[in-house]
Amino acid sequence: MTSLTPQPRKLPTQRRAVATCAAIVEAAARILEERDADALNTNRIAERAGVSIGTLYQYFPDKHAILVTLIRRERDMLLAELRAIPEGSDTALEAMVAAAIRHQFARPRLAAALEHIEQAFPLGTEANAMAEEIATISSGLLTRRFGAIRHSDLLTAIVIARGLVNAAGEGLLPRDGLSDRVVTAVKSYLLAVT
Amino acid sequence: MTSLTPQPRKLPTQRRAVATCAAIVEAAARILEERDADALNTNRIAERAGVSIGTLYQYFPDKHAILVTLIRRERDMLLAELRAIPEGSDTALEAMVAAAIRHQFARPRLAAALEHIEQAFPLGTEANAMAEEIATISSGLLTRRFGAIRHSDLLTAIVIARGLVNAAGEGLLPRDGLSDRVVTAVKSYLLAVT
DNA sequence: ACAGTATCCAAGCAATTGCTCAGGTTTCCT
DNA sequence: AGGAAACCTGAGCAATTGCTTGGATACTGT
Repeated sequence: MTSLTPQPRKLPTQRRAVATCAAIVEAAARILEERDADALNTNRIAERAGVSIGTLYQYFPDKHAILVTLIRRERDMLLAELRAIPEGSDTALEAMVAAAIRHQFARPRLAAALEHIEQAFPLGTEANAMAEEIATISSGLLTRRFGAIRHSDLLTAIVIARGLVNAAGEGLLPRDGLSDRVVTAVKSYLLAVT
Repeated sequence: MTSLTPQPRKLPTQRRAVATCAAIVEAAARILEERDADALNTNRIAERAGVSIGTLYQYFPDKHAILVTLIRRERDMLLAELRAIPEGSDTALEAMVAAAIRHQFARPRLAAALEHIEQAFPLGTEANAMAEEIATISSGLLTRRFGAIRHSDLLTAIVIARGLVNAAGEGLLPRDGLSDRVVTAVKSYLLAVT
């Protein structure tokens, strides 16, 4: 029930230490991919990262902080892709969907695991900030093709797209034709409400 | 990583014992609503149910089994509502969406918690059976209005509806107008692909 | 009433968990 | 070179977990 703003207990200054921190976060990611959230404990993370448990706690105040760092890492990767889409593009929607799908299928099990973990966290200001940023980016990219969109409709469209991509990532939906299906779903909804 | 088919260790025969079993399952539900999945342990469940830990393990072989029973209980409630919708109705889609929304908002926190827990379980035959049954029911109810629907499109429509209802249940989407939004999203998608 | 069965209780064990701490090793800087 | 700072180690503690077990209590049919 802690908020989502812990800093590393101590910032790594040497190259070796930076690598250690990255290894710890990546170890957590691999455990989530290969096992599940229950199997994620600090002893295992340290072992998987090839460092001792003491080292882990030198940089992360608690287990929670490792997950937050991992979530930030993944989130920033997706946001960077979305921000890179030019505003004037005719195929902005397609580009957004493609980015989301690429992100999801790069490490599907990790994406699915983080999806659930993130919801267990209290919706701190940071999680909302991401939702808002995606809404802002989407708004900028879509108004050109769909005109002014009500905020609630924009959120709905985003939820639709997210849901479909996640479902496909978890195997509930066939992957081929996914891009077209998502684009169709979003497009037809937005056209229906404008 | 166990499959989803555990029977109670021993079936309750007396009325008192049936009530005890129900109390245990309901205690688990309340803990999930008031705290989160991490706070759900067998000792706490027994305490919340007002029975001793030994009693709990007389009817449930392990913690997992309690959750499975709870998931079954909730799932069957929704399925019963869906099955009750008459096949010939013109407003079958609206009725399905209404049932889903009613189920979600009856106990929103519980629905959200189970949503995530269910995914952590291995997709045993039973979870798939539910997905298939919903698909079958939907197919029967929707073909009258939308003609023959490809299976992948039906699944897509279901995922869209589920995603929107869940998102609203978790507060990501406004609740008012939810029914209309879901109906619009499903309808416009199905019309677009047929 | 009374045996037999069903039900319940709760102390507590074995394993796991998050995390600390006292001391060793490597890197940096002059 | 050599001292200080940064970095790393891993034994192990306190708390929590899932679960067992031995025995007390309530219900059932006759």
